[in-house]
Amino acid sequence: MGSRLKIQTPSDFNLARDVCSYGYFLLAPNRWDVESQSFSRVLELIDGPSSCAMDQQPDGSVRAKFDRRLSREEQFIARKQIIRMFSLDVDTKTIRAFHKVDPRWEKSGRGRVFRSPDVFEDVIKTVTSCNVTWPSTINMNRRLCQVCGRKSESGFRGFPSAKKLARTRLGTLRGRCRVGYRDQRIIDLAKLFTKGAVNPAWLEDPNNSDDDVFAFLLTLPGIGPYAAGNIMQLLGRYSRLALDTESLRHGKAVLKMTGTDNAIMKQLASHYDQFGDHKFRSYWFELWEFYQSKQGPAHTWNRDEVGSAFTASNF
DNA sequence: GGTAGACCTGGACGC
DNA sequence: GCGTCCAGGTCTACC
Repeated sequence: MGSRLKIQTPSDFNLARDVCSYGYFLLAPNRWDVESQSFSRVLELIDGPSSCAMDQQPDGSVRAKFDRRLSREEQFIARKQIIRMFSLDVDTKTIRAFHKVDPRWEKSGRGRVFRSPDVFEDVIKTVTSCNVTWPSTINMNRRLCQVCGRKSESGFRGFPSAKKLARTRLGTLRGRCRVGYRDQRIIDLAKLFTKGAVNPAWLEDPNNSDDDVFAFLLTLPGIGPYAAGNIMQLLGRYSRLALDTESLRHGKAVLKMTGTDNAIMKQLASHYDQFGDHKFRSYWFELWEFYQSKQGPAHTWNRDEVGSAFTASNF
């Protein structure tokens, strides 16, 4: 029988709401099961990948069931990865501070944003979301897992590690994973992570300023202003926006902004200034509310059915 | 500092 | 079935 872990959660944590809070929950190897309202994926651990099924217990804790026995050290790493994905290290006090600045989310309790088990996966997922429509992002992540991800004992594949992608051929990424011109950038990023030139601990250390981290991200291959802003929020740093064509659509359709695209971008930046260090979450939950008004609650979304919906040109 | 064009994939559309 | 057009963010060259 495989290992089981019980992970304590903050009292305001809600698995369905907090997993289904950002589009990455729809990207492989993540699987949200609408029927059982549970989440599963393969986690990369010391002795290899392991499939992990997670649900929320009546006492609020998260129960994680693995497809094999984990060593004590693997249990520690798996726990750390789950805590990162669900932002369980963000306590109720921090969420309350956000609600004080933006009371619109107090009733729903929104505050946590879903992310990957590690920084590398978040960075690559962000690169696969640039300059493509959402269905292509879904396909790229599926193929990256199918082609380069390692298989767990129960037959599911995980997200490829930096070590694996650093050794992957350009032709494999372009021809089989269909990542297009991103092939070289993905390999370069993977090499920077494996060499230690990108240090996730430094990026996540709250002692380092948002300005320094943002400036560093902009030096990475394939990372421009949008991608850097998005990675910032995935690091738990919400003081920046990640503005793209979706933001333009939101500015025009919902916030009734007018003018050229450049002018609207400036208006957006100034509009969200009122939320200070929380501005990304205020912006993002507005966008998420809009999607839910069109597609229904996110915890009822099926990846294959809603996959084509999330593109500015579709709204 | 601002702008134009190339980089790729996949979907929509017309024939 | 084929060709064309378009959406999407980053990067480089150029003014």
